[in-house]
Amino acid sequence: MDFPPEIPLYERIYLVIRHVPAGQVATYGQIAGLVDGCTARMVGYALAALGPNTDVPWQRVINSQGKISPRSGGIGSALQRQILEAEGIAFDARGKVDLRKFGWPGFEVE
DNA sequence: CCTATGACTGGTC
DNA sequence: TGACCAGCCATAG
Repeated sequence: MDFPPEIPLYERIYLVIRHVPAGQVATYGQIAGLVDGCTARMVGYALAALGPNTDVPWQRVINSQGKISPRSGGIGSALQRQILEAEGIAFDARGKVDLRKFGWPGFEVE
């Protein structure tokens, strides 16, 4: 990914997440791998810094286990699941997403 | 400038 | 399968 150096790392992460199409989910590690000089934790922290009214599809970002990350606080994860289901994402009995089917293949262009 | 703090990950037990 | 531990680094105060 080649982003302008003037924009903060968080912004780059947000941009990548905005590139995730509806009906697909990406893992923190996946996002981190697309943003140069970014780690999975950075992605998590970046999302944690998001406000209530944002245009970033944060709900499409889940952990490597295909599960929704339990945020600090409580509710939100439930809402996240609802949004994903509304987009066509299927959850198994354990509440996990099949990354083999709904996993974001990533960017075609690097 | 320094400290505290987090939506994670991978490897062990 | 599930719990625990230690790296990881940008942002806010």
